[in-house]
Amino acid sequence: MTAGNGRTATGDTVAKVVRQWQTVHPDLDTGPMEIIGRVNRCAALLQQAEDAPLRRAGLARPEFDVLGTLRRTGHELTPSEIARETFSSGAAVTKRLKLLTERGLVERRGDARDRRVAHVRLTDAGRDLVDAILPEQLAYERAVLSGVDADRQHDLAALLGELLIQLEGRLGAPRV
Amino acid sequence: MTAGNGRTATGDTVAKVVRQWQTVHPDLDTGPMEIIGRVNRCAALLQQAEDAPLRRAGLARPEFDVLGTLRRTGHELTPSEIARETFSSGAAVTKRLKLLTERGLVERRGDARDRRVAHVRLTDAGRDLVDAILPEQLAYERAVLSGVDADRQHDLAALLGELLIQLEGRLGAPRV
DNA sequence: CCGAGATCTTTCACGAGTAAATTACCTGCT
DNA sequence: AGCAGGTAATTTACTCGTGAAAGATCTCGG
Repeated sequence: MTAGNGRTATGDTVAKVVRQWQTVHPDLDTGPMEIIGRVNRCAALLQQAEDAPLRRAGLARPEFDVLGTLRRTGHELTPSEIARETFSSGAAVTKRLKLLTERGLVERRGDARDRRVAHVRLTDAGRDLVDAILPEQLAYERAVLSGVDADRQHDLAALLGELLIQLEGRLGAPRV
Repeated sequence: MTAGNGRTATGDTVAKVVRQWQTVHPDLDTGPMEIIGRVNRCAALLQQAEDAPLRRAGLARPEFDVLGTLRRTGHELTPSEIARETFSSGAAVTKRLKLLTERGLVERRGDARDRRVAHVRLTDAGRDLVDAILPEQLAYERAVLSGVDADRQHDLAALLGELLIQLEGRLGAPRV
């Protein structure tokens, strides 16, 4: 079937899967797979292998996301705001903040008026860490993407943005 | 520019994040985020909300992937082959097969020559389930994507395919 | 002013995935 | 033959995320 050399002779993994489905169910419209399947596969590959600079700093991606969120907004955030911003559950944020606090990367402060809420901010060490890692991480990502030429990267980014808007409107805010 | 709906005033979530970073670090090349950030976000949204037809059948996506793999290849597979094909660890496959066997969706058979290996195949019920769910799942996915017009879907699929080839070559098989 | 209900955060119990160790088996070398 | 080393699958111990409930506090109507 295949050329027999190491790589898939024709296209990517998803293309092969689609071809198999076509053989079994020739009348199936497999169009969605070619997008959704590829998005999932890309994300899996990226998440699995792509965070080398982060791991070197002893951080997992979700933890770094918390730090990054604090850094890029530039001000204190409450745990709920962080949860919303990082798309994760409150419970997960609680755990991450505990960890990051123990490592001295973030600090918390109670609200004077409303004692239910906490305010979280980066420590100097936390800010320095983000500023040190982020360029490395971006350089790493740039290397990973370097096989796709600049024009296509641009097109891809634009199309993904369009898709994301649809998904966010459709799945992220189903209630209006 | 606004969709009139007032949610995200300009672009998607990732665009907002990138803009925040530009404010804090104007000289940072955030190009990679526009692709990788969006891929991750799309995958998260899709995985979170997109598998309604599967959940209706009491299956999670990874379990369905096992069934789908068996169905589309059309023949028996060993657990290792399934693991390779679904990009997951052997341990995960063991657990999923246990579950799927209990539900009567797959069967196992020992190899006559090599008693270490097992051969897994779909039962009739398993095959019927896949054949019933897959069209629903694809219809659902088509609906999710329907906000993007057909030409762009095609372009997007092609560009994602190109990216995936790069990632698979670079991350999937780093060593020859 | 008081209590019902809402809101913010944390705790708890659990499910699912992983890496590493384990078990069982095969193969090739001497 | 017999053992060294490799491979297939499973088991084990652990991590991390989630939903649901709890705990603490606020707000507002009567």
